Amino acid sequence: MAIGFDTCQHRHMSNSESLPMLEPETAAPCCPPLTERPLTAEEAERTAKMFKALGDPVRLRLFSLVASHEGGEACVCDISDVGVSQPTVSHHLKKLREAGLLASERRGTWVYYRVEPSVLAAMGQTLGRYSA
Amino acid sequence: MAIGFDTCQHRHMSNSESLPMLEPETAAPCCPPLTERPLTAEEAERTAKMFKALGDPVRLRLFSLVASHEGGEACVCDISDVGVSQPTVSHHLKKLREAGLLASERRGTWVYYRVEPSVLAAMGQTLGRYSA
DNA sequence: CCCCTGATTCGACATCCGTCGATGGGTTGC
DNA sequence: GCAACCCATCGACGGATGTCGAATCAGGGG
Repeated sequence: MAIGFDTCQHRHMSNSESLPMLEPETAAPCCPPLTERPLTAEEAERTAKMFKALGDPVRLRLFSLVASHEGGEACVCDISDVGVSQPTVSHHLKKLREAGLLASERRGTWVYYRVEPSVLAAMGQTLGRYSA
Repeated sequence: MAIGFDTCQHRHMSNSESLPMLEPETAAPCCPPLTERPLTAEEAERTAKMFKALGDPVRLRLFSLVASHEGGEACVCDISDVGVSQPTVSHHLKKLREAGLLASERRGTWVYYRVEPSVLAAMGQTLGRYSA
């Protein structure tokens, strides 16, 4: 299952053309601290969506595959080898997109995904100063 | 609903007796980076559990209530005003305990919850250097 | 024009999960 | 010992969620 041909492995087109980038569904200025004051109901609602998006093993692996891929982006065909069917992969990628964690763009035959850095920063800030 | 009496608001017993602390269910040395290399299936399984625990609005509020409470701990009766029934609060607190995010201890009539710092640090480390 | 490939969407299904009321177990106080 | 309170567990219910196969949309060649 999954691919079987090296049709699109590592195709970065020498990054000469600057990538246009698509917007994610949410701009997300959110995520107050977490240890300083109790979250309100709305804050918790918005913040929980992001944690929930990373709360599935398959989604976490997909996100890690995109985040760790060289160039900061990855074709779907490069990351669909996580043990589930290809429609399921597409479903999880959509969830990550809706949560604002990934952005997608179609270039010719293939669709590329990349990490949305601002949302990650917000999550890290939400976890607070325990990282010290 | 929920309480109705100020029977145990802010009772820190002047923290004279040093708190013994109970162990959480998991020691959890886990959580590799996230942007450096793709997570394995097992790593994703373990890490997703923690994110999943914070992926519910009620749990996130409960956790924030404990984390932001003075003294680093909170009685259940102080944090059970999140809009759901008391059994539901207990259910969510158990989930947070099982995920290793909270530790509980009974002192007399009341049960106190406190944050498990190491797990938070691991999650922050997992999110990587996006916080910069 | 038709077909092949990549990716999303659709419809269906089983399971998980959040929620509640009722019950039980544990402490304190009368 | 009994009543009142705090908290956890149980059993049940409805909705959300992960998964798949089949169908559909989008591009690129023959």
